[in-house]
Amino acid sequence: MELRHLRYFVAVVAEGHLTRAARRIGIAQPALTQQIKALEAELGIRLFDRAGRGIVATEAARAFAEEARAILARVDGAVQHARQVARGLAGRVRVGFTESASFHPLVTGSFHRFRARYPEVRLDLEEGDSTALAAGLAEGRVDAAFVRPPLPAAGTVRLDPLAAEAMVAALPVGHALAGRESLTLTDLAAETFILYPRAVRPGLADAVLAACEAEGFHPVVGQTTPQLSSTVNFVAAGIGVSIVPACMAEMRPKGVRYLPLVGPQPSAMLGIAWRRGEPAQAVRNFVATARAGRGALAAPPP
Amino acid sequence: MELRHLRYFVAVVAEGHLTRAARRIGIAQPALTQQIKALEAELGIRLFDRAGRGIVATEAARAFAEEARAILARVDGAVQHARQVARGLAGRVRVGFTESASFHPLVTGSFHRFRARYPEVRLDLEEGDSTALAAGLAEGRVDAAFVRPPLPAAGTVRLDPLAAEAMVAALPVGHALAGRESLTLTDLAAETFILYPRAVRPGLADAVLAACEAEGFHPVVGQTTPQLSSTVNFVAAGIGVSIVPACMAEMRPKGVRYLPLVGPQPSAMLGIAWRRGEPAQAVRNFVATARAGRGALAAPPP
DNA sequence: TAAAAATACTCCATAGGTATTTTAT
DNA sequence: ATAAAATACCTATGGAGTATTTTTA
Repeated sequence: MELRHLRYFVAVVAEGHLTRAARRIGIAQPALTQQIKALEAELGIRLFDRAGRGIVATEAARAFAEEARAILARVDGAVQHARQVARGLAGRVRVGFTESASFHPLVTGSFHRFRARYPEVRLDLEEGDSTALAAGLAEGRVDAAFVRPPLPAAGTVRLDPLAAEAMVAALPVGHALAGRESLTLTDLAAETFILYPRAVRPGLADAVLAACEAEGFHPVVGQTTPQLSSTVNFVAAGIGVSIVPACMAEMRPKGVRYLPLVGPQPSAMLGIAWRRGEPAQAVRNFVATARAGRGALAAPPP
Repeated sequence: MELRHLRYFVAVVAEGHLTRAARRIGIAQPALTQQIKALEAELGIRLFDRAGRGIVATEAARAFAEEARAILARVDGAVQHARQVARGLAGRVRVGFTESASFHPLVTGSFHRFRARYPEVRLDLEEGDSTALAAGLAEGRVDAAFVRPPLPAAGTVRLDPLAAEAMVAALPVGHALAGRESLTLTDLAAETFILYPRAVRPGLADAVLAACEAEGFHPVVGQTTPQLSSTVNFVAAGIGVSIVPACMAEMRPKGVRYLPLVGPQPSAMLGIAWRRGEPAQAVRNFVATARAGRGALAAPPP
């Protein structure tokens, strides 16, 4: 059986008349008679009662016609949808992001703009550390990811920096320095730091450590925690101080004060990563949307 | 586009390999290449990335393949269902019945047996008087009907009697005759009758009137009501006596006593009606089921 | 008798086959 | 060097056309 049979059959049921149906389809009547007969033979059932003058659909034919119409409509729909997917106007994009990125306006802005422009594309969001996200990209579990560079080298994954974000000092409210307007990095040389393990957050941890080294001191790390949110909570508990991306200041638990850093300081890079030569248009559209946001917020407010 | 394209395409996506897919389908590889190319041309999108060695389905292809599989499955399902309908194992039968018939065990038994044997056939039930049901049959609104013969003559409607049912007298409990074991028709000659209009219930009304005439009296009709249930209620209210089909004794409101009739008496026929030459197998099956119940309960219990 | 469907036949478009080339691993 | 897909070309099945017959309202 072919779709042709269904198309012809539906036309015949609709017209209730072979000659008229043939005219509508645009073929000759005997050709239509043949195709209908072939369909009946394949189904092994009579579809029409021939009354010499005109034909009448059987009960089975009426049931089959209903399904046939639905099937033809579904074929149309599938074609439309496939075309949409090909143009990146439908489908799904799996986007990963690191914890700190989830607070960044470039990231949330990308989600908003993409959803507004491609409402038929589903965004499957997933939080993870940069290392896991890079692996996810390479293995095809993730299509695009907001990460903190650098990523573990992987030829297939491409990374585009979106912004260099200032970092701020996080101090317990009771701390001696907490009353100041701003700090330099060396002001913190004697403090106990709460940092994140290098294994999962190489980008941020290295930026902080390198900046301290450049100022001539090794920070004392009293505690490491994998989550930035718990880092801030440890600071609130008075266990130490930390340096976090400026956008983290959105998260403002009781007992923490954020102070801008002046002078030499670490900077947190934010980047978007995707597979080089990604064929899915929806993914390319997402990456383009994210990159289009660049510039706009490149420099954090002073 | 034809189902052939979908079948081939699904096979290629499943195998991820043109040569292997061609072998599975049972055609040569170049023929398959051509058909896939034709499909791509018709959809206007690339379905596979050619890497020289092997092919990879695009995002759009994966989306389309999912739909294609569903469509092919649905085609199969539609064929199966049409065959079931043709054999009367699926579909719908619209069955009408008169009020009195709905109490008759031949009728309820038919419904039970049919449902047990043809669980995939929906029974659409509809109550109506014999006149309306006969019209419904002729106009195709009803497929089969349990009625009280005779029906208004209509060449296309056939009727088969199922049972001759005894009728019983219905008296108010306080009535002088209500204490008797049984009655003859002439015992009721002086009573006021509650009957049903001849226009809607010609079968029952005529049977009662004719039997009375045969016994030499014209019954005094004090009240006519279109519903048998209200007839019985009027009897309960002491407004008169009536004669109803024995199966109506199932309906037993306070204040009514049913007495068997001995000697010459009316008899209520029960029949099944359907369109002569009905093509729908499910309807034929229903009528056959109803007729098969005949004999069994032909004579009402004494 | 007229209108509709079926039959008889003819034709050609195209699905599918074989042989071969191209391409990437 | 080899496996897979693409290309070139051929074949023949069957979809569709024209002419005609059959059937019944």
